[in-house]
Amino acid sequence: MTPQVIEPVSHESLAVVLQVREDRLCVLLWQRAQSPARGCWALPGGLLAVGESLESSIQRHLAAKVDVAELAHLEQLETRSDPSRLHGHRLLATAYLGLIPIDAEPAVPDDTCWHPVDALPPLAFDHAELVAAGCERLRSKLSYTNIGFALAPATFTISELREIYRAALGHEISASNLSQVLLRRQEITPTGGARRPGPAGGRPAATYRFCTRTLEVTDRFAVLRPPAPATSGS
Amino acid sequence: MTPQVIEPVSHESLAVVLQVREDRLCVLLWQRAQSPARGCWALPGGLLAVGESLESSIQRHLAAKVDVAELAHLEQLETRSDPSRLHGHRLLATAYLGLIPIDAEPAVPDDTCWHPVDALPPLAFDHAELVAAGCERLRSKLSYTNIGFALAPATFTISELREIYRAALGHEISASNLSQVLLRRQEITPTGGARRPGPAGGRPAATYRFCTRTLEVTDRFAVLRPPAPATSGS
DNA sequence: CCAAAAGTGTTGAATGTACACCCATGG
DNA sequence: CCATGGGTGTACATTCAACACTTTTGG
Repeated sequence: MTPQVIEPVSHESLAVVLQVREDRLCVLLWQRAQSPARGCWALPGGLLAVGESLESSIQRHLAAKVDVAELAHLEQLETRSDPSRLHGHRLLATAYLGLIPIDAEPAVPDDTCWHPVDALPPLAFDHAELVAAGCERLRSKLSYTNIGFALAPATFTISELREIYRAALGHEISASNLSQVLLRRQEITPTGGARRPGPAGGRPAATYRFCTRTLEVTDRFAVLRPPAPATSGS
Repeated sequence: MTPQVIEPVSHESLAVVLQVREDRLCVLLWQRAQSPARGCWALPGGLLAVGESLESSIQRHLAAKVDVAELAHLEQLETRSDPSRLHGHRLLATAYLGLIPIDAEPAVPDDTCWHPVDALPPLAFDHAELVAAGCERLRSKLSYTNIGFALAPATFTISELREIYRAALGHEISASNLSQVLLRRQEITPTGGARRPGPAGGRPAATYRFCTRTLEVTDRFAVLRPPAPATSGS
């Protein structure tokens, strides 16, 4: 309709990196030392380089903040393009969701630290919305995929897994129901091993592991599923 | 790690526009008259202009192909950034999913027409994957949101709605179960009116409409839901 | 032998599919 | 009065939350 100049535009990748720390879901943020938004906290990321995909870009920039080998899962969230998202500066941003297992303890630079998602400091630009979108994506996928593998250690007890789910979902979870659901869906399986009880005693806890450590949908088509195939007798 | 030149890059918006036509889910495609991918079919879209958001961009480009007022729903799908997605040309693409109600009959240019998604011609670049992603998004959301409103006319009988769901999902749906589910979820409501029976007779069909025509999640948290609040025994 | 932690089983509610049955209309 | 399409109700299966009960350890 209205004639408009067409020209290339700068593009950045950002990451909402989540990890459960001290029973709370936390996001990795760094504090801006320079204008704009000086002093505000921001998501890690940076500009897209020539010949680079967005996924490579976010991995490259994340490497400056954490050991990307610790990333158990990475998926694209959404792309923001509001011309005013950076107060007049023109910059598109594609956000990713990254997950780090609870037992990883990546070293981070001085300007970077973890913040509980339910007690965030003032965030730069539209980063607060992106954190919210990342948490929402994680919470949804916890209920219909095996994405818990990306927050959990290699082996764990049901109690430990329950702490992780509780922190990520933000509400209580029954340990017995959790194991029932995840076992029936064949997301987790017993390792055969057990954990020694604590000083207060108690029955030793069996250890489990996720059957696969890549994303799988375990509850597809809750409703409006295809009709059952005629059960061939015999 | 590896030092790389950073510079702006061109960006396009693309749309997977879906409509049920003659009982089949169809996607809007136009045929490329010029190289590259000459003769191949492609998704509508075009380059992002200065000072424009991606959402504005896709609406502007779509306006050249269809009446955007017919679009009942538009949402972002994903952003593709593989440097080789255009055979060496560097161009990012953000894809959108657009839905058009069955009773809209938008005029389209000569180079543009509707193709059933289960019988696609050769598509340019990565457009086939984007069509698949759009269909998958639609099918998933049909089972846990009210997104059917964007494919259905303002009022409809259960039989008509069943045809739409069947075409979109790609499998049979029972009319009685469909109405049961959608009524219980309060997605649809009877209008009070009825449709005259056809020449073969039959009971007049009651007409319904969607309660709201904006996207709402109607089946959130199939599992791992928060504990029931203590019922305050009044 | 008792408290604490873990695991198992049962119950009841909700949801969904399949299917039988009843209703209204045109010929 | 019967065929045809539309609508309602019931039976059954599955899934899940809630909770009681049992098991295994440390003191």
